[in-house]
Amino acid sequence: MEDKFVPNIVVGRLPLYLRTLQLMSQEGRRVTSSQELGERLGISAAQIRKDLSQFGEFGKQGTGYNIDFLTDQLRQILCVNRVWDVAIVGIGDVGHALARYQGFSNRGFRIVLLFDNDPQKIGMNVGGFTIQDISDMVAKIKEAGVQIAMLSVPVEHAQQVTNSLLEAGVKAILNYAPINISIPVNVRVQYIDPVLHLQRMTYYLE
Amino acid sequence: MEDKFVPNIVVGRLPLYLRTLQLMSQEGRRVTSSQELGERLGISAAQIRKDLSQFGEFGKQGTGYNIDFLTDQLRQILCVNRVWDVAIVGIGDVGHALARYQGFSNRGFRIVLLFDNDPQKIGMNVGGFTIQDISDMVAKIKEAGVQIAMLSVPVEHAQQVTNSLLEAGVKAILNYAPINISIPVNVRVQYIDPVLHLQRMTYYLE
DNA sequence: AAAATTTGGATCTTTTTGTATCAAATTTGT
DNA sequence: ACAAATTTGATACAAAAAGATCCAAATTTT
Repeated sequence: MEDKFVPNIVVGRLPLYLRTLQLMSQEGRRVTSSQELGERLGISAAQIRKDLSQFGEFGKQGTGYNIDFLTDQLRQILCVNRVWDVAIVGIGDVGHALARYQGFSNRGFRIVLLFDNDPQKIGMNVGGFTIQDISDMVAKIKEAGVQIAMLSVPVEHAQQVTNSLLEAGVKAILNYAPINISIPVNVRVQYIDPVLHLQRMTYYLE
Repeated sequence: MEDKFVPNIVVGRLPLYLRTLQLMSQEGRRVTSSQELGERLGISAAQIRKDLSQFGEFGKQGTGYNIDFLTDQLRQILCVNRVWDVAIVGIGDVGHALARYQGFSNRGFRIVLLFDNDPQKIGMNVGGFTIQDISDMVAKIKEAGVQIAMLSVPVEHAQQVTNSLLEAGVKAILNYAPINISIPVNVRVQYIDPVLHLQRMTYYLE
């Protein structure tokens, strides 16, 4: 059951389930059903049960799912039942916002390193961390054993900085630069570009 | 050809094509091929040709695609051959970064309104715009005829603010709050939650 | 004790997505 | 001028994903 291939699209829905379950838990809820989850997410109950059943049996007939239990299980499946150290490269407005964001810690992530190439910024404190010289990035990331980076540098430096991250052993990159970056197959990338999302919606307007 | 139904996933790839074409144009390129585009995007050439052929014939055998022509066509298809006014609600770190971002204007969008509920922030200038009282939001958005909003308020206010946006006539929302919001079927939403993206990658790490 | 919920598994169909192939048009090289 | 190479757009085919039931078993509610 554990080493079966799971479609990417299913993996992508799990964090969504997890997020909603954690919200429910904060609301003081104890149990939920695939139907209720589905209504909150706009996904069919059958789909949710099908997704979850790929990993095991987490529910109880007649009752539904124990929220805290299912939360734990999902955290285990997604490997966020631990804390991942994350580096941020490029402390412009976006990097700044990320460095100060309080929502990472309770969902499995912790910012530990900030880098920029601007002498004006190096040494500054943002969100409790000191911005370090990007020249030292490879060594510092290696030393800290950081495997995840968020990339918020200008487009024109994105690939070059990515290469350094790869050299430093980073295995997952969240890329805020509006460009596709080249990476080896054993490294993961996710992209965030607000304009891309906006353009996806304008197609349907009017 | 024009009013045929096009799958959502295809529409989602068009902005990606557009972004890469615009980059190529900036590099001084004149023509490209589905193969080159595919290599830069990690998408098969066949997929790209199939996607484009849903909307018409934009290429030339033996030559490929004229970059500026295809760019224009895609902008037309995506309705970004015009400028869309956008409001930002919630001027915390994220709203701040969005308000100051210079990458919207050349891709079809223009920030025109900022709102927050914090008396300390109201009246402040960010990125050339004055933060306005969220109490006046519905009226101001209606008056300006704004149809697109970016939502960067705390989770606990997301739904309530969304309801106001709907009342104001907003038809597309880019939601940065880590929660699913309820909206009628004729309104579009896109979600951005960095943690969701990170959790999607940790599944594959180790 | 009966009725109502709800899961997890099975099956089946439909839709969607992705891949492969190929003729026709065009460019490039000789 | 002619042959070889490139590239599109269309079609056909294969794979993946989603959706629709259905149902037995377990549990809760009435």
